[in-house]
Amino acid sequence: MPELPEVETIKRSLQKSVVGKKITGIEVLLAKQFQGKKEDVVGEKITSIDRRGKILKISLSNGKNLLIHFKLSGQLLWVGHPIPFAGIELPAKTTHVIFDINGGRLFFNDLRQFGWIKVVDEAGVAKEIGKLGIEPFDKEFTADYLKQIFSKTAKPIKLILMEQEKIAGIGNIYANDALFEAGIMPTRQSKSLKDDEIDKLRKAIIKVLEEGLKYGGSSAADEAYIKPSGERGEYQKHFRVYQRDGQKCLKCGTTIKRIKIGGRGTFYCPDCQK
DNA sequence: AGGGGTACCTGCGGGC
DNA sequence: TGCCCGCAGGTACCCC
Repeated sequence: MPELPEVETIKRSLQKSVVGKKITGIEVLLAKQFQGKKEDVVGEKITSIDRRGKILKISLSNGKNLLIHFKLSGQLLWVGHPIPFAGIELPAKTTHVIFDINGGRLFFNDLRQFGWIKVVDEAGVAKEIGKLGIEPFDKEFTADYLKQIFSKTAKPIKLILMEQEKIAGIGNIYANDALFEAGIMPTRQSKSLKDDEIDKLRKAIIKVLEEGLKYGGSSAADEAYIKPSGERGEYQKHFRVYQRDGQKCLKCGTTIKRIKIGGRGTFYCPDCQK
């Protein structure tokens, strides 16, 4: 599922392929996934592409923006011309929005249909993005900040890591792997973390996200995420504990366990994580 | 206010 | 075989 590294990978890929190009048409095949006016988009040039948390922002020459949230299974696939697309047949049955762009077409696919595309002005961007917490790669992502948010609520640490209004961009994959990397049990109450654990966790979060980015994101068997080029990410080959229940811990050999926290699959090493 | 539960949607795996 | 059921998962929304 697209989390920070996956959306960042999509952003970087599209920056190379579609920035500076004009959107000449849109086909919306599933109305609920496209909120806004098509006429605010058609005829406009793509001026820049950014990311905030798990949200992709495509800025247009008229000051409007396309905000895209991929949720569980959203994809953006770029089929440029005349280079043949080395991937799936498009449009697929999961294709719900198609952008006609000078030089190619951009397909928004979403199997689960939870994702969305919104056309918004600057106020709309602020409204959507303003509620997001600190970016893990930002200099404001300090141990002091974490200490502050961890001390405020009585919840398992894993749930706090995934709260977008506190830290933007971490989802289930990287929360699990970061907690393993820091040697902390996902069930621990966040306020019980000692200073040295918070510091370890901060570094672990940055480390696993950087690694996710380095490998172009995670494309595990049951995940929909692929790059705009149709290529798969490779981070799933480097999962520390995520989806590794029943397998041996990479550090100590103990069998990785799976439990549920907040209804979501949670993976940990009973020996390495305290 | 903060925390818990549920809906959204589809494909897949298990059980019979 | 093939059908039915339960489950997975990010977030919004409702309710207490």
